[in-house]
Amino acid sequence: MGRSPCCSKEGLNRGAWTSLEDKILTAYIKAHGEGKWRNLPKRAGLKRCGKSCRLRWLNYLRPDIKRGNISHDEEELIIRLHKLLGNRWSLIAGRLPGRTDNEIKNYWNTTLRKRARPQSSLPPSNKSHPSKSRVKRPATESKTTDPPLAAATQPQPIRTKAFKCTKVLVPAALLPPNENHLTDSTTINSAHPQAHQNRFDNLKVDYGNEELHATFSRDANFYHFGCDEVQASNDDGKGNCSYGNNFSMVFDHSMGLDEPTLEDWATYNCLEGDNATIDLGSLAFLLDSEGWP
DNA sequence: AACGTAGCCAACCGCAAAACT
DNA sequence: TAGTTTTGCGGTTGGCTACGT
Repeated sequence: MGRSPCCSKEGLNRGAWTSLEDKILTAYIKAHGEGKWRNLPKRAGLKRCGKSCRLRWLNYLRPDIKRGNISHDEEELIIRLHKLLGNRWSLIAGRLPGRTDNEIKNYWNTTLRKRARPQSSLPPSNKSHPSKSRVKRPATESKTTDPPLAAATQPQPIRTKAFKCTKVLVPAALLPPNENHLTDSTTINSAHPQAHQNRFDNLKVDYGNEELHATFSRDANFYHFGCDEVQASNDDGKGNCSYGNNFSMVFDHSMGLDEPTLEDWATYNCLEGDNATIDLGSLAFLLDSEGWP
């Protein structure tokens, strides 16, 4: 498939952005909005390629970016999400408001990777120059070309590339009246998670490819987990289980089919009020599970 | 003070999928 | 439907800084 470079590289600025360039880009985007990155530099009068402008805006200039130290809670969330999602930084960043995928990726590679590494597999600390260790990272660890930690921490392979599933076919019985049966974002409300689980058994999904199908089949426990956990946590010991009346499961197709449970904790268990403050402690039931992939 | 090394992070690169024609 | 363009993503690089010798 032919593909032209995003822009001619001749005569373009590279490297660090100047404050003037930042101002120009910010002003242009405020006036015209995001998008059309390819033409943006020319229209804005910047000697940069569109990709560079996009990156600068997304990772640095956006007004909603939260800068500064990553809190302990954020750290824990990153670790847990990485355990779940692998190196799908954009997806992880999507759950950390104000943080960018690049920032999280950098933070992981520089700070968190060693923490997530199982103790038993930690390399001996700085054999050659113990005194030179700067605490943050073992000296024996290469800067950028480590084998993916995911391989060491993931019980099973994780797709490192995000993929999109654009079509999900939901049986009519699952949808409220007048609901479109072919939808990009379908919310299923159920007063009873067990019924909800059974409904998933009948859920027809347009996987799009065999790999995804296989993955989904393999990850079937992923769906069941949330339900089981809810059931366990609400069992009154007499065989009766109570559930909220608004158990909600949202498919996030851009994250692949192993996402409903993630969304579960967001919609069902972890978000409170309009500001949707995340109760990190409530994630533990999901992420500390032995059966978690 | 000079040098070497490691850590941090902004920016770049190439690829793949989505969107468009 | 096929070809092309645009967008978004993850991996990688390289400059700057802090620290140790």
